[in-house]
Amino acid sequence: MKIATWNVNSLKVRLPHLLEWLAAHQIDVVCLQETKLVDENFPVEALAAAGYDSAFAGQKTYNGVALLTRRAATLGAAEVVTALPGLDDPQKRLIAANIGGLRIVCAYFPNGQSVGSDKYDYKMRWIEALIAWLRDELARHPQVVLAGDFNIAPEERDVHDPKAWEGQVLFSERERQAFRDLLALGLVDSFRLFDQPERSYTWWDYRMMAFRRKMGLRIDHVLLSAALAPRCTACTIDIEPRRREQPSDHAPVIVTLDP
DNA sequence: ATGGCATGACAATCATGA
Repeated sequence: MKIATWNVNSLKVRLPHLLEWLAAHQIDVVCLQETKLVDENFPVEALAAAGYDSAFAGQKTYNGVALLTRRAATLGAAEVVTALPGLDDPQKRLIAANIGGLRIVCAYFPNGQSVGSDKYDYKMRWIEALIAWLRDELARHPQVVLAGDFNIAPEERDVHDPKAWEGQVLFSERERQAFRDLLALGLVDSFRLFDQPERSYTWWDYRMMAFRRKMGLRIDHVLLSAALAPRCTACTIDIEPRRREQPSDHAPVIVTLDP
């Protein structure tokens, strides 16, 4: 079973990329972030034609998340949740469902803008609510996948220039501590279960030719609950879509689980 | 110190991202 997460930075713009990518891989579940679409405009039919069922929670202009499930895999999607309990939040940043015996959570963490800003406070409060909710989810479902754009680079090796990024949003101590708090729930960073190439990142600024210069951050993650981690046989970042014309600034992350 | 580049809403710039 393959599960992927991808911040597409506008599903409207990136739909052709996504369809080609789905055709080239055998991904069973895809977590999307930054769809930037209201639900009426979600490309249900194009994805159905590609063999995928969609569940989504969108809004105008910003945010928006979705879960795609490959119909041939007949995994289903039940108990769909599209908001964090205990957080009064109009922003569409979370969708979760029971798929193929797993509790799959697709999350688009707030960016935080800059350390100390209102948006940074919101980011920290959002993560706090996520942790509280996940604690309950893990108690009810031992097999949990938390996949998405975390907007946090957890360690120095996840940042192209840790000195320059020290204390900055995406790499500040409070954010990195929040990431460790998530792991402390009993989650494992699937990417670090395996040897990985140096300078492995999932996001590169559009500006300054950052991708070509390998100036990126690893901020998109797939965390697995302890009960699930032993089934994981691979975690890779697919940078091919980032090479294309008019790419998303994020690359997809793919996790493989043994049956 | 700032913008770079991209996207969407909107109709010239502005909010937001990371």
